[in-house]
Amino acid sequence: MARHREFDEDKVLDALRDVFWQYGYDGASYAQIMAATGLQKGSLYAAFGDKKALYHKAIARYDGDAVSGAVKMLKDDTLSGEQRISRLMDALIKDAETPQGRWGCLLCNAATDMSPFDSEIEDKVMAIKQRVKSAIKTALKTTSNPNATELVWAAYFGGRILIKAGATKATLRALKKQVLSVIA
Amino acid sequence: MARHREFDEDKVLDALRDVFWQYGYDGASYAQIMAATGLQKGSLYAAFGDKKALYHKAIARYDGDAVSGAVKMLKDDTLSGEQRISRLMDALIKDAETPQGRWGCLLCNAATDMSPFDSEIEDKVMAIKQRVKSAIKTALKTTSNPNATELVWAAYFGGRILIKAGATKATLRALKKQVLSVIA
DNA sequence: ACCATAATTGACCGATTGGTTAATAATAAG
DNA sequence: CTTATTATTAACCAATCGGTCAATTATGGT
Repeated sequence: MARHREFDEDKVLDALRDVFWQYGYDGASYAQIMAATGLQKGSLYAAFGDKKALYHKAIARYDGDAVSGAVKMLKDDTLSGEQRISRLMDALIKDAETPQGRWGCLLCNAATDMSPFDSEIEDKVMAIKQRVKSAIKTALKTTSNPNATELVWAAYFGGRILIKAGATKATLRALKKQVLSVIA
Repeated sequence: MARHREFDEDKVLDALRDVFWQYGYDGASYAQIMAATGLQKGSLYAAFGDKKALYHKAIARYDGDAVSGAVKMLKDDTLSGEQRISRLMDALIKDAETPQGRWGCLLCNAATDMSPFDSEIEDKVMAIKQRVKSAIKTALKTTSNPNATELVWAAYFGGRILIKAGATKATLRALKKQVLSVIA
C-alpha cells in the first residue's frame, strides 16, 4: 500500500561494493557513492542506514561473491592441493596490471584501513580472514608441506598488495613459482 | 638579520613522518599535523610547502632511517645470507602486536594509498622499493635459493600488512620459519 | 635606537564532508 | 476518488577540509 522502490537492490549493492573497494571507507565520498549507485543520499540512508552501514553491506557483498568463490575452489577435492594453490596464485597473476587488480582486495583494504578504529568491522574481517586461511589449510593437507598456511596466506595477501602497488604479471609469476616450490 | 626558527627541524620531521605513517596522506588532517608538530599551518607552509610537500618530507625521513637501516643490514657481509633474512623477519616479529607495528610500513602504505593518483610519489616509492628488493637479492646470493627474492619480498611486505591487520607474534614466527626453510 | 628581514600566529576563505529533513511523488487499500 | 504509506528528491545543516594572508613578534645589521 505504498510506493515501490525504483532501484535494483543487487545493482546498488554491487556499486556500493565497487566504490568502497576502490576508494576505501574514508576515501569514498557520498558524491562518489551517489554517482555509482544512481541514488540520492536520502534514499541510501532510508534504505540501508548511514555510511558505516553501507560499508558493512559492501563487505558482506564482497564476502558473498569473491571470497566465497575462492574458498569453494580451495576446498574442491576434485583438485589436488597443489592445483588449488596454483589456481589461487593464478587469480593474482590474472589481476596484476589491471584496473580491478589495483583496487586490491576489499577485505585486505578493510583490515588495514578500518580495523584499528572500528571493532565491528575488525571482527567481521577477522572472521572472513580465518575462513580463507582455514580453506588454504585444507588445500595444503595433501601437499608435501601442510604447515605452509602462514606462508601461502602471507604471499597471497602480500601479492594483492603488491598488485595494488603496481607489480607486474612477471613479478607475480615469480612469486607463484616460488610458492609452489615450497609445497611441491 | 631576521628572526630565528623556534622549532627543532629534526623533531618536526619525525613528527611529520609519524603522523603520515599512522594515518596516511588523506587521513592525516592539519589538526593532527599541527598537534604532532606543535606548529601552526602557516609555519608549516612557510617552512616546507603544502601538504603534498610535507608528505614527501615524511617519506624521505622514513627512507633515511627505517629503510636505510634495513638495507644496510641486508648488505652486511659479516652476516650470512640466512642470518640477514632471519633478522629481517625478526624485525617483523618484534613489531607484531605493538602500536607502531599496526602503523604498518610507511612505504607500503604510500604505495597502496597514493600511487594511483600521484606519479611523483609513485616514482619515489618505486625507487625505494627497488633498493630494498635489490638488498634482499644481495642477501640471498649466498643462500641455497638465490631466486627467492620475490617470495621474501612478498612475505615481508605481506607480513607488514598482516601486522597492521592485527596478526599475532605467533603468526609472524610461523611465517619466518617457513621463509627460512625456503632458503636454508 | 632604528630598520629590514624572517618566523609565527590566528583569523578567515571557499569547498567539501557526512548527515538530516521537509516537501513531493507514487502506489495500494478502502 | 480519497487516504495512508512509502520512496524519492533537493535543499539545508554544522563541522571539517586544505590553503592563504595580514598582523604581530623576534632577530641581526647599521
